[in-house]
Amino acid sequence: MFSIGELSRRTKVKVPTIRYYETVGLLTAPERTEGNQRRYDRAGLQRLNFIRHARDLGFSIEAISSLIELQDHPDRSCQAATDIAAAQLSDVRAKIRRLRALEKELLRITKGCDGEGVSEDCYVLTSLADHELCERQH
Amino acid sequence: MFSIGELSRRTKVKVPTIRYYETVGLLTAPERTEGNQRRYDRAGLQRLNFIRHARDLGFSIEAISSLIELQDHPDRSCQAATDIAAAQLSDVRAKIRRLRALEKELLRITKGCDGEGVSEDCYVLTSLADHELCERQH
DNA sequence: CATAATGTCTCTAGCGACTAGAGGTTCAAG
DNA sequence: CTTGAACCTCTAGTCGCTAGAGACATTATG
Repeated sequence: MFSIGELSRRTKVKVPTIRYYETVGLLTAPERTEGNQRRYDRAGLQRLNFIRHARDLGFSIEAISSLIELQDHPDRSCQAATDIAAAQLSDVRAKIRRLRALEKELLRITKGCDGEGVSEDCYVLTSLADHELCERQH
Repeated sequence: MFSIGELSRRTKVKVPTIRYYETVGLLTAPERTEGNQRRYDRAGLQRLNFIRHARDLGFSIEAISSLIELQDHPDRSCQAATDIAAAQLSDVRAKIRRLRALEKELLRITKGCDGEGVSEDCYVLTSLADHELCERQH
């Protein structure tokens, strides 16, 4: 049995964040001391580690809720869980694609137009002002 | 002179967003009709296009504010503007790096452990529960 | 055993960048 | 002149926390 601060140290999840997870239903309310302080056990620790890992991988709170529910109902859980993870993967890939387009455009803007001499006006500003200067993307 | 709806159509920026930009100081308050409705001119249109383009590239409102200020003070503006754009570029690159690590991990999780037979428990869930199963990253 | 320091409690508000809705007014077309 | 679409302001909600106030609990030290 350990306090919220101890749980925080062990999981690297900040104390207010732990309380937040409880309010949104990701963590079930733990036991309390007589003085109304939260006391956690090994199960609580494991659950929070699971949540933290999933958050680190960018899963939304909602997705994590679904995954936790699946843990409690092992029948059919694997396919459903894989679906959620696959959705997350395709989400991540979409973000990567978009960011790569941005990277390309920003690189072009910051380098000026092929380095062919310095233009009169600031190339960054004129590029942003005139969308026609972009290459297709974004 | 055109209305906020017309400006919205021409820039593809939603009406409430235009008003929001005004409240946060990105757009200067335009003229009004006698009946208190906003009327924009070509300058307003250009400014909003600039903002939209910069937002599309992921610049924060704050960064865009700085860029707009630089437009009005052409001395030294180019270096400062390039700095902002370069910061944005490195930000984008950092995000890409992180997302690529996530992509790798998610791919591993959704595919199961090298496809070597189907494990008893759901691999997605056990992977998330046990951080030790990860490869170094994230 | 008293006190002090640290930890914890609840509650509210703030972040960024919008989005949605209520309830009321104005404009442009017919 | 009437209708209906577009406009106005204001407040509150989104996501996933984070920060702060003010009060109570626990633990370490003298």
